[in-house]
Parts: sequence; C-alpha cells; structure tokens
Amino acid sequence: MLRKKVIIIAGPTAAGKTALAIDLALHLNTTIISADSRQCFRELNIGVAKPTPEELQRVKHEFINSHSIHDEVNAARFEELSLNWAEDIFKTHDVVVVVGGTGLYIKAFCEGLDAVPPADEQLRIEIKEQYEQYGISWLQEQIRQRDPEFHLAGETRNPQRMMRALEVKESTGRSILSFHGEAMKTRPFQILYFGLQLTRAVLNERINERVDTMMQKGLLEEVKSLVPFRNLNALQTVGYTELFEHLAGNIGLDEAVARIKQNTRHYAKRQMTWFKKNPAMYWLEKDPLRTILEHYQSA
RNA sequence: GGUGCGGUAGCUCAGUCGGUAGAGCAAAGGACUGAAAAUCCUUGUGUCGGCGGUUCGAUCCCGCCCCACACCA
Repeated sequence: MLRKKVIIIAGPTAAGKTALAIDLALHLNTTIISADSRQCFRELNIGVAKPTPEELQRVKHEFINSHSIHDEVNAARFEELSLNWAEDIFKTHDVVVVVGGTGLYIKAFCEGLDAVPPADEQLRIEIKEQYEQYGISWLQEQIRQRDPEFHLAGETRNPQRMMRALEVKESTGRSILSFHGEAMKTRPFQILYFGLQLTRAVLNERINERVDTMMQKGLLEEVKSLVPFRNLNALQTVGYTELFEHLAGNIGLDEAVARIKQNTRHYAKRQMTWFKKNPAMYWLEKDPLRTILEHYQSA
C-alpha cells in the first residue's frame, strides 16, 4: 500500500480547476504542481488564465512562472521537472495536488514517456526549413524512403509528427515508433484522477465570459508587448495568435475576439476528448471538494 | 418605376451543356510519446426562393411573383 498519493484535477479550460485545486491544497496543507503547458511562462499572464498573485500567495505552485518563453519547455521536460518536484514535496507531505488541462503533460507525469532521444537542434532546423520550402509532399517522400515503419503506421499527413519522426530516424537510426510502448513506468505513489465537467452550453458561456474579461483586463496590451516573439512555440497559443493577426492588420478586433472564443471552444473539446478516455477518471459533480476529500481519505 | 446581378448545407460560395448537388468554414466525434492552448483524422438530404409551363424527367430552360444588392430615373 502506497502511502504517498497524488491527486490529479483535470478538465477543460474555464471549468474551475484553479480554484478547486487551491481549496484542496489548503485543506491538505500541501503544494500544487501545475500541469499546464502555458501558465509556466512568466511573460504570459492574462491570456493563459494564470492563478492570481493572491492565489499564488496562498498556496505554493510549481510550474507557474517558472520559465521564460525563450526556454525550451516540452512534455519530456515536464516529466522530469514534475517528478523532481513531487519527490521533494513527498519529503515533508503525504499528498501532492496536480492540476492542469494539458493531457499529455499529465500522462507524462503519471505514466512517463518512452525514452525517445531529444532532437539535434541543427537537424531539427534543417528539416523544418526543407519542409517550409518544399511542403508536405517533401516530408512524405522523406518518410517513405527513410522510415518505412512510420510510413505504414504513422500519421503521414501530420507535418509535426513527420518532422519529429524524421529527426529521430536520422539521429538514432531507429523509427520513432520502435521506441513506443516499451514500458509503462510505475510511480512510487498512488494516483487519484478527478475530472471537472460542465455541459457544453455552460462551458461555452463561461468561455465567452472569460474571454471578455481577459480583454477588459488588457490582453491586447499584453499581446502587443509580445509581438517580437510571436514565432516562438510558447506563443502558438489561443488568445495570442488571434490578436497577433489583428495587430498585423489582417482582421478586426471584434473578429479576433470572436475567433479566440471559437478556438477556445475547440481547445476545450480536445481536452475533453483526452480526459474522457481515461478509465480511471472520476468525474466530479456536486460538491467537488468534499467528494475528493472523501475519496482521498478512503483510498 | 426601369435596368443589371443574385437567391443552393448554420455561414461564404461552387456546380449540374436538363437525369434531385459539393467545397471551405462552422458543428459533432476521434487521435495524440521532446511544439500538445500545438498538430492531425472522420462525418455533408439540403422543399437548390415561391407558383406555374415545356419535358419521360427541372435545382438547371421559359413565364409570373417574392426577397436582397447595385445602378438609372
């Protein structure tokens, strides 16, 4: 019986994860590890719905404001960091709260990623340049010739996956697919999964309200200050890309705001798709805090 | 009032030399292993504005009407 426990709080954007996690962490007198791929960047604030400074004061959060948009952050890096944080917290606590909407990051923390080697930076740049110059057919042809396994079983219309497959093949001689599923890692703690869920209509309403609030709080100003960095991975983010388009003069402000709402709905849908397939997920309904505490105590 | 151009999927439109129609976006569902708020996949029956006429058969041709836009009075 594992004494150390991790409580995961997952769910779509705008469902109320942040507030619930803080309440829970206060009750359990412990620390929160955020599993959000954007809130870790200190340059991004309004548009990523980060916990407020007051909230951060009340409960210690890891992976919030911990990185710069110029740093390389990804799921593998998150796995490493989050496990270290958890280990540290477990030195003085029996429970950790992990909250976030990034399904892959939660998976990386709970189950681990396979040991696919990182890419050689130079190689990655070369592949990207070729792709940008010659298009997807070039990528498909390269995959066909160099990685037959991926050509047959991989996503051969998905540029990002093909570029990654190519760089792995080139630098290791192995297909990226050959690394997958080698072992689901076991963790030295018990994991309890909880999901926040709202009806589509309510969720959409909350998304719309939140986007309007973000605009009132000055999202446009925040985005303006980030224009020079618009090509960084960290800024391929809902709320930012649409306003970059507006600032470039391509679309009006109303149109940009409407697109932020729409793209946020798309994003929330993808999040739900990810979490719904987790059979261990306990879907919260009324009185979520009490429900979690009951499950935690009897676990 | 006259002339012109339109009225086709929730939206923007394509198309059928007459055999009841299809793209993009939206919407819904799904995938996801070093960009993941990213990237990608699947799903399209709608009185083809209305009423008549011609025809074996009309959304497509003809007539009238209604609506929208533009121009002329």
